[in-house]
Amino acid sequence: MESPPCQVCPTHRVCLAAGLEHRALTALAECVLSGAPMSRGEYVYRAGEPAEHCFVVRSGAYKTIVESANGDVHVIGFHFPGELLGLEGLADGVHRESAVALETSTACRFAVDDVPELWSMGSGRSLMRLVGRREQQNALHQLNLSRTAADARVAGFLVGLGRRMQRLGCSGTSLPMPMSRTDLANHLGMTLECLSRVIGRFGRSGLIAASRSRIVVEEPEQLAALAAHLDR
Amino acid sequence: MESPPCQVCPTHRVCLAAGLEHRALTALAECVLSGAPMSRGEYVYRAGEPAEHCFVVRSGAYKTIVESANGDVHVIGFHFPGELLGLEGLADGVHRESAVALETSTACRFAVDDVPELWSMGSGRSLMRLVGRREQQNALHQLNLSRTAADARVAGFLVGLGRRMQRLGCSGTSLPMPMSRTDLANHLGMTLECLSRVIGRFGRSGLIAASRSRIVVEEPEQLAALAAHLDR
DNA sequence: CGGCATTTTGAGAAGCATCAACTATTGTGG
DNA sequence: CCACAATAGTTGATGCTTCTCAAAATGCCG
Repeated sequence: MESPPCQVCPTHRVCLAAGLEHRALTALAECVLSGAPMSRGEYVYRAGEPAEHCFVVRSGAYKTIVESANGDVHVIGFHFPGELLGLEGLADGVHRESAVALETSTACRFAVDDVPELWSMGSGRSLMRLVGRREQQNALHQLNLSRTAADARVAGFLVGLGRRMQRLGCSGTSLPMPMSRTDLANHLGMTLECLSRVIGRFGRSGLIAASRSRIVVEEPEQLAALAAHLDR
Repeated sequence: MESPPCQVCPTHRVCLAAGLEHRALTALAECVLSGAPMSRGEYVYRAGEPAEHCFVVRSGAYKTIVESANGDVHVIGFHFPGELLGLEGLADGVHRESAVALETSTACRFAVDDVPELWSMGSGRSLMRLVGRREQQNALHQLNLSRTAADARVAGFLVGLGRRMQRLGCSGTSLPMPMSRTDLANHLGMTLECLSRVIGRFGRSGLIAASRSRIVVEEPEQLAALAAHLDR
């Protein structure tokens, strides 16, 4: 059940443990439990379940989805290490989204009732930082979705993902793509075919080099330019 | 400078003061300051300013906007009484958006450093509820933006706004529209012309009755149906 | 009442969705 | 380890919706 402690976790610099000292990390472990590894397709939580915990991604990647009344699903977002999961459950104690592992992944969880204790342990700031980041990310994605040109939406997504990877200490140009093209197209508000064409076009013009599970950004500046003002 | 205290505030049932007793409300006032009324166009905060406070809308309405590198602006969201403002500043202590009053409005503010105290006063749950609501709203709007049909996006927005109004104890069918059509179109990821046509079409078919600053929903169910599965 | 900003309406063009067929990849069982 | 089946992704042609550009009309403020 227990994963390695925070001290040896590669994510501990960007999660709730950010800035804590060795001793404090041990104390934190009383509130924050790291879950067992989950494999692709497993659910962290499902829409409709009571929401007593929030989660921080420790390794791997997750997606969050909502299901409309008529049954079609929408991919709300992708979540990489150090990012929060399950905030929407805070509204009324019930999850309104579902969270699914995209690959073998782990997540740490803390009870919403323990938030005051997290604060007294010195993790309050980190928690707020994560909430703020989530909000910024939402804003960025909305901005992206509001652009009508498909090229701009894809470019914007890649630029944003690059920034998130850099914050993790990873390369901002060699981007992991653990999600399916179908999921990504859904998330970006376009059809699978359209996304495929855009990626193909980007590849042919040398902007990126795409494989199924990774996209290497060859021309970051050109991509950023596309993201910024291809539209209007 | 001081507005009337929480006890007489019509919003106190849905904001940080939710569920607090008379005496606790007085204590809350030490952390939460209500600002002077702002008139249309005034800024609560601007992108780039240090973010030491978060805000809760008390009356009126605000919009939040971001400005791209190339100068064009995007309307992130509209904020009505009881809704949080300024969360994005938590990420790194600097606001990344700007918040602007859409009409004569007031907002209460609390310092991010005072969050532990808010907790001890019994407002922790309310704060988390508001954060959760914000997250839900973001998800809903993303879902909306990802729909390709303009009709569905407008219908979805109206349905969502109706729910927010109901939570305030207001009518869910007579919706205030303090924002300009330009702002709304921008927020919904379409052109002004397209929005105008959609509203005109909805009006002609009897779904809604629109005036500049208010939209009355005549056929809530038909509108909801449009929002759900006009698309795919 | 007049001027200005906002909104509505119109015609044409570009882009994406849709439908359909084809290709590649993954995973499974022999 | 290979063959095959199922899934995932690519490519192509067509029609519809929205964007764009342009002009008129409405409402608002002084």
